[in-house]
Amino acid sequence: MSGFRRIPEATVSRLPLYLRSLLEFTEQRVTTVSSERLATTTGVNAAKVRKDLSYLGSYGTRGVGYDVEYLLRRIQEQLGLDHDWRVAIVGVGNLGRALVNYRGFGERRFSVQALFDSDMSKIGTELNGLVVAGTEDIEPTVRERRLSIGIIATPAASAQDVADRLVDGGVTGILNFAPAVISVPKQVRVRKVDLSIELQILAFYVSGTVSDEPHASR
Amino acid sequence: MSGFRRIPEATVSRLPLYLRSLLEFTEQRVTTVSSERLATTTGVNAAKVRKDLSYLGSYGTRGVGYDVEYLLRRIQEQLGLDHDWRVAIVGVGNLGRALVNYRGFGERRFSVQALFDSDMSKIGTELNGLVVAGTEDIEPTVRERRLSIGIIATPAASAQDVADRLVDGGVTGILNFAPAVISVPKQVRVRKVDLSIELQILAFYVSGTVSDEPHASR
DNA sequence: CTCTGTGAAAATGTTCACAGCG
DNA sequence: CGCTGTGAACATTTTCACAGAG
Repeated sequence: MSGFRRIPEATVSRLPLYLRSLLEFTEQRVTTVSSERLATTTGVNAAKVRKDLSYLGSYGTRGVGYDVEYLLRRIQEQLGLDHDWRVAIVGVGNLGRALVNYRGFGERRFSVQALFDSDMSKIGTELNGLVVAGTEDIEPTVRERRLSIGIIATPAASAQDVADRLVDGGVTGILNFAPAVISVPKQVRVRKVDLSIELQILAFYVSGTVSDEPHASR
Repeated sequence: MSGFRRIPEATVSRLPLYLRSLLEFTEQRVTTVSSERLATTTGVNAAKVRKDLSYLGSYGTRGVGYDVEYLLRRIQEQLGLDHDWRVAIVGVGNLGRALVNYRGFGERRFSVQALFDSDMSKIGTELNGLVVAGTEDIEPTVRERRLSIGIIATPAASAQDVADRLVDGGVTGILNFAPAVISVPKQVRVRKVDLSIELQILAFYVSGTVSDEPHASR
């Protein structure tokens, strides 16, 4: 079965997981993989793996499994990782600097092309071969250098202003690490990551002493 | 009124959002807040806010709203943030260092008490008043200092070894930033954060919204 | 005989809409 | 009145279980 299908959100959020495992299998020269195997390496259960992959089309072979190389290609395609993404990072404090140096981005197809900060003492300094510019340069730079994704790693107070500048410059996606809700035109996609929220959620489940959900055994 | 607390996962993951807004309202000396107001400050819709809060008990006043101070207390209680959490961070590379200095943790009740790394050149150095120890010290230190949460900010390859040591030392929760699936006894809770996965998910949605090619090279 | 693909059932999560409390 | 609390409708996601392709 093929054709265009709407891939459920829950499935989309797991595709990068499968992708990572498939890359590992490629390195290990594994050419074929079963849903069961993919399940153990990703921590997702096998039925879910099959259901997820079925949304991309019927790419498996019954009695055998999935062709690693082929499936890898299909997922990269779906995620839009068959071409590079030019990224701007705003805020080069602790987190911003970590992101600039994060190998995980470059390993995929994300290329950090510009850095911005409002702190005069940081403007003009060099990080990983990039000179930090002032936030007033965001809009023109994003436009001229055709950056399509902006990462906000500033304090909450400046997040909206930064988002506005990124949007004015023409980004179509924003990854927001600032603990603040930002509003953008609906054609711009925003994803939020909040490190302290994750810890708080963890605290809830750890407090709960008794748990029922099976996690993983060893 | 609530029976006994089986708070849905989806609700739990939004409690920290409400908490943050309530803290802001407290600072602004706002004493009462409606679900509508909480909705706009958190980006969650009002019906959902009410439903979520109803799982904690009927703490609102009809015709008025919620008492900020009181609701704040109840949510902190639920999240287990009415006492301090002693945290260990393993891996003081870019991300680890950012986490050590991250104000968002301390502002809540998370206190980073120990740092570990396997890199000899980092062991013995001081970061934020803490001396970095070797990973072989994880188990005894976690045990002696009664640390209950471990944050893994190492490369994927060492994540399982680190997790084992943390578990042996007695942590009950792990926040894993390494791009790897780790397995732990079921009484230990794990949450995963993967920065590059978030960017990939964003890429999917941004790819979908193209009218013409997104700003991307090649 | 193995492992995918998928309907159908079950579980979870979201939204609606309004009764009823303050 | 205004705004919460909540059943009930709706939507999405997960899990089950097995037909059928290779």
